[in-house]
Amino acid sequence: MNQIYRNKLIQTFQIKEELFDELYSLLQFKDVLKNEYLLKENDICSFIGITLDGSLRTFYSNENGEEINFLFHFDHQLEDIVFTDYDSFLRRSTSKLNIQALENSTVCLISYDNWNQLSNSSIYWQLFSKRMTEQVYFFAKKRIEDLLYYSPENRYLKLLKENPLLFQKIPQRHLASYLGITPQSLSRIRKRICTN
Amino acid sequence: MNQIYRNKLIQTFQIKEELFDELYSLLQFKDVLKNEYLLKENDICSFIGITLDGSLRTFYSNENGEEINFLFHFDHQLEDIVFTDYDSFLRRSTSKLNIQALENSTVCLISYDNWNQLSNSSIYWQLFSKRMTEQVYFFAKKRIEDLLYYSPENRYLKLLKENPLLFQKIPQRHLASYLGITPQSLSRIRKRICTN
DNA sequence: CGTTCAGTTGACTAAGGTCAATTCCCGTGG
DNA sequence: CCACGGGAATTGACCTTAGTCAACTGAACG
Repeated sequence: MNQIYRNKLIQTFQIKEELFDELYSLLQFKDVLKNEYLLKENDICSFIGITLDGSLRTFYSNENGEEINFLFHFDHQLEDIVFTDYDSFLRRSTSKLNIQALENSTVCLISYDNWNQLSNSSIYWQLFSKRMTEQVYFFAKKRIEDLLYYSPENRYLKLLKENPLLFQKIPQRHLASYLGITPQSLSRIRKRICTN
Repeated sequence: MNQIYRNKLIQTFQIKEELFDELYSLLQFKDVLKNEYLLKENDICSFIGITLDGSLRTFYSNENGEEINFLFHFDHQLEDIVFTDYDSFLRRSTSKLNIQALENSTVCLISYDNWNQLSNSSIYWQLFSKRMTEQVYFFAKKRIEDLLYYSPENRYLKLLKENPLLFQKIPQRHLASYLGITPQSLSRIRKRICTN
């Protein structure tokens, strides 16, 4: 594993240097091609993944075959560099989510068994896993607030301000469903804002 | 503490009987009056609360003084019997949430210090606290799905089906903001559905 | 050069927001 | 027992905005 990835992991998760190897030995590194799936709905998610390079998305698809993006994952963004269906992972239930690479990417995975082994190996890693759950929750709560609090237009403006990189990396049609609107509406909102 | 509350706690949290007293000794019981606040925004939430009797709500208020209900808590509903601003509680940050009794209620609280003491006292309680975080997350994720996936009307129908008791206990104006709409819209949706 | 797909635009519809008036319900006090 | 007050819910009129369906544009790629 190259030094850059090593540092990224240590920094992202704020792991003590001297303990890092305990985690490292349990990781599986993987290159994935654009459009390749790491999880398909109805499967059980048996890993927690970390984006090292490239970008991925987590999405639902509804009965009409429409896709609703839940999260994007890429290397610049600490809070959602991690991808998994945490629900499916923890409860061993079938997932309604898909995880797909948006471009050729490099990731590492930790399997369910390895994760449990690690979590149970010491107080340190147990706290680590608890902190992970908390992070995932904080981000989820923030999304609820946004969806309840703001109109589509304001959600767009807010996202643009908080995470401008998304608009460079992610096709607009994906961002639309992330914001809870149609691509056409997003296009119109953008137009409305430009001309004001 | 009466036996009913004891059983409720044990059942809700699936605590081993023989360990229950460890938790019990750290709980503070409290009667709250209708409209009384247990948390006001800008304070730090320093407790996790459990509804034993009655009902409460957790809500934001925005710059226009409008209130946006985030959660309701009452004795019949396992998944949200617990009330806290978990974010504020864990991070020791000021809260944007308010927690208020909707009627005269009985609750018990566990303080931040006691919670940490408990969590650190054994693997059992540490796992317990992790499971608590997970529960809170699962519920949050479900709300995101609902908000992204369904129209206001479908959200209403879904809530009615999944949690009809809410419509008996909670005034409609509160449910409206929980669903992300205005009270007028909720009223119209109800009318639309009845007449179809 | 043609195919493909993302993004934009147009025309129209549907649904929720807003503001205001009205009705309903419930409790209190005369 | 009835009259009144106040808050909740409903309704009406109107506006704004997002959804829908379809056509068009433009850039990327083979």
